[in-house]
Amino acid sequence: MRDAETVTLVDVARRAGVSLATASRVMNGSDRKVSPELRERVVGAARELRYVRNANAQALAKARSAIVGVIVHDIGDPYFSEILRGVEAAGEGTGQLLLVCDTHRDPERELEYLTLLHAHRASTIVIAGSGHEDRAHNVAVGTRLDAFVNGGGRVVLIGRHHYGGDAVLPDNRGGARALMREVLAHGHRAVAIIGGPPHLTTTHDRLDGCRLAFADAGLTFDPACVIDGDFSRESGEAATHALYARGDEPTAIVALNDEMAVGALTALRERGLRVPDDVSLVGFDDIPVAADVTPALTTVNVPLNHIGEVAMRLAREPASDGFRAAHVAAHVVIRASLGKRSLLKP
Amino acid sequence: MRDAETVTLVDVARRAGVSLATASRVMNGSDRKVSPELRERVVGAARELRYVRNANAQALAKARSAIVGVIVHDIGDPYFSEILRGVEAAGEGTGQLLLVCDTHRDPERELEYLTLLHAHRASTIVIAGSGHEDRAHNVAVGTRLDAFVNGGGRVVLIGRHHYGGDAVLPDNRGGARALMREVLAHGHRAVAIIGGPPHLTTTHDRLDGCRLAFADAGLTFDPACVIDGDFSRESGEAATHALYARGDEPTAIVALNDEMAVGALTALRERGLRVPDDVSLVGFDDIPVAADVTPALTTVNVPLNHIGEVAMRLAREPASDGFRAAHVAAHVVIRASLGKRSLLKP
DNA sequence: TTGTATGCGTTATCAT
DNA sequence: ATGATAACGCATACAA
Repeated sequence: MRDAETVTLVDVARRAGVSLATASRVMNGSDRKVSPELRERVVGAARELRYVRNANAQALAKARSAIVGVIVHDIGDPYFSEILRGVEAAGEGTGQLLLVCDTHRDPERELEYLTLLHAHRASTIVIAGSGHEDRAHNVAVGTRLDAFVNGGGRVVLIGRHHYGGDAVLPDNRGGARALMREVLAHGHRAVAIIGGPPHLTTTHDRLDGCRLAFADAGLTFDPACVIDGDFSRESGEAATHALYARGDEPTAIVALNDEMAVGALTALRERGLRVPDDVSLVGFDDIPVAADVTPALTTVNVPLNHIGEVAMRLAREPASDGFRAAHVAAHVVIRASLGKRSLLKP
Repeated sequence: MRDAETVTLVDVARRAGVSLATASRVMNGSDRKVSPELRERVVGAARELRYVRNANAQALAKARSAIVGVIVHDIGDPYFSEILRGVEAAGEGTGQLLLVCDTHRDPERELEYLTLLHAHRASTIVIAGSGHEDRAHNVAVGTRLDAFVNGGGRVVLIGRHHYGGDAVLPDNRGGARALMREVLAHGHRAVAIIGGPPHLTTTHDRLDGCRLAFADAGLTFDPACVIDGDFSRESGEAATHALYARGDEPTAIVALNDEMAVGALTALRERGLRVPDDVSLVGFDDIPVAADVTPALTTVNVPLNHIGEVAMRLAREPASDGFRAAHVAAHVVIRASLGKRSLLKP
C-alpha cells in the first residue's frame, strides 16, 4: 500500500511510450484510429498501473458527464422503485450512471436536486414524481429546467407536468374511471375515496376519473366522500379510521394508490370489518404487494416498469423541436378485495 | 431562451468587478476572508447571471467530489430502502450527493460500480450488501477498495465483510438464535428453514444462529431441513412449494428474511394451509410489510434505519488507523404467525 | 495513424 | 483582504 499517488493518463502514456492523445483515444475515445499494436501497449500499461479514469476531468473536458439523474418522491415506495427498475434496464450497458434522487415529497428538495444535477452537468434528468399544482413551484421548476436544457441537457417527465418536454403519460384518468365503473357495477353506492395530496396532478387526474364514472352511470358525485391521504401506508390507515370516526358507513373504499389501500386494510382489520364481506376495498398502481395481502387487492395495473423503460428510451433519443408524449394505458385488475354489495344490507 | 452560453465563475467575477479568486471564495470557499461589500456584489452578480457551479470542475480542482456512493443489492427490497433512508437522514444538509448503486445481486456489477465510484472520485463508498463467501470475488473487491482508500476515499461496510474497514454489524447470529429458540419453545420440532443465497455471509450467520438454538435446546439439527432461496419473494413462494413437493410436513417454517416469508405465505394460502393453525411461519428483518400481511409476521427486528444512520455517521468521521466496528442488536418480535404446535397433531 | 498544444471551470498558492 | 496564476486530468482541433 505504498502508492498513494494517483495514476493519470499521462502516466499510462509514458509507460506505454506513446503520447497522451493516443492513450486517451485508446482508453476513452470512440475513435478507432489507433493501431492494434499501440492499443495493446496502452491497455497493458493501464492494467499494470491500475489506472482508473477520472470521470470529473472527462466531464469537464467534454462539458457533459455521463450521469442520468432520476428524481423520485420516495425511493422506498414500490411505485417508484418499479419505475427505477425499468429506467435501469433500458439504460443498461450505455455507460451511463444512474443517479437516484429522493425528494421525500418535499418541493424544496426537488429544486435542490435540479440544481445539483445541473451542477454536475448531468446528461439527462428524468422527473418521475408527479407534477405539482402549486403555481410558484411550477415556475421555479420550469426556470431550472429551462436553464438545464439551454446548457445542453435532456429532460424527460413521467406523468403530467406543467413543463413542456418529452413525457411518458400513464392514463390515470382512464384507469380511475374504469375502476370506479367496476365498483359501481358491483352495486356499491356508498363509496368513500381516500385521496392523494391535493397538490399533485396524479391525485387530480384519478379523482377526475372517478367523477367521470359516476357521471357515466348517471349518478351524482358527492365531493364529501373524499378524505385526503398522502399516498403513504400510514395515511391510508389513518384516513380509514377517520372515515368511521366521522360516521361514514361505506360499502366500498377506493384508495387512490395501493400503499394507502394496504394501510386501509390494516385499519379495517383492527376494526373487525371483513373484506370484502363487510366492505370492499380497491387500490391503484398494482404494486407487487397488492397480490400478497389478504384478500388480494383489486386495483389498476399501471405498467411501472414499462414506463421507466420508455422514459429512458426517450431520453436516449436526441431532443426534438416539439416535445413527444408517450401514452401508456392502465387497466383494471380484479382480485378478491372487491365484492358485490350484499343485498341484505341497505 | 437565447443565452445558450454557460455562465462561469469568470463571468460572475467580471460582472461583479472582482477577481476570479474572490468570486470563488464567495461562492464556494469555506474562507470568510471577503469583505461583506464585495461578497454582496458577487452574490448579486451570480443571481443575475443565474450562475450554476460546475461540480465537475470543482471535483477536478479539489481532487475529490462530494458524492457518497451506496451499493445495495436491490433498491426495491425494503431491507435496503430502509437502510437508505437512514443513510440519507444522516447525510442531510452535509452538501453530499447520495448516489445509489443497485447491483441486482450481481457480483460483477458490484465490481463495476466500485470502479465507477472510484472514477468519480467519490468521497465515500458504503457497501450495504452482504459480504460474499466467494474467495475470488472478495479478492477483487479488496483490490478495488484498497485502491480507492489509497486515493483518499473512505469506505464503510454494512454487515460482515472480508474487507477490513469501518463496519456496522447487525447481530444476525444472535437474532436468529433467539428467533429459533422461540420457535422451539412453542413446541415445534419439525422445522423447515428457507435459506438465503449460500454465498452470502448473512445467510451463514443466520443459519449459524439457528443451529445454536438447536444446540441450546439439546436437539440435533438436521441440515436437510434447509431449502435454499435467494431472499426474493418469489423464491420464498417456490421454496415452500418445493418443500411440500418433496414430502416435508413441517409444523413451522423459518424464512431467513421477510420477503421470502411473504412469498411463503402466498404459497401456503394457495395450498389451503392456515397460518398459524396448520403451520407456523416466521421471517427476519421486520420490514414494514411484515406487520401488514395476514397473519402479521413474527420476525426479528433489525433496525435498518438506524444502521444506515450509523454507517453515514461513521463515514463522516475521519478515517482511523485501525477500523471501527459498530455492533447493532436485533430482537425478536412476536406476532400472530407463530403459534404453539397443536397437541392434537403428532 | 500519431503527436502537439490548448482549453474546460475551479481551487489553491502565491504575491501584494 | 484581494488579485494573478499555476495546477487539476482529460479530450480534441490541428499539425505532422
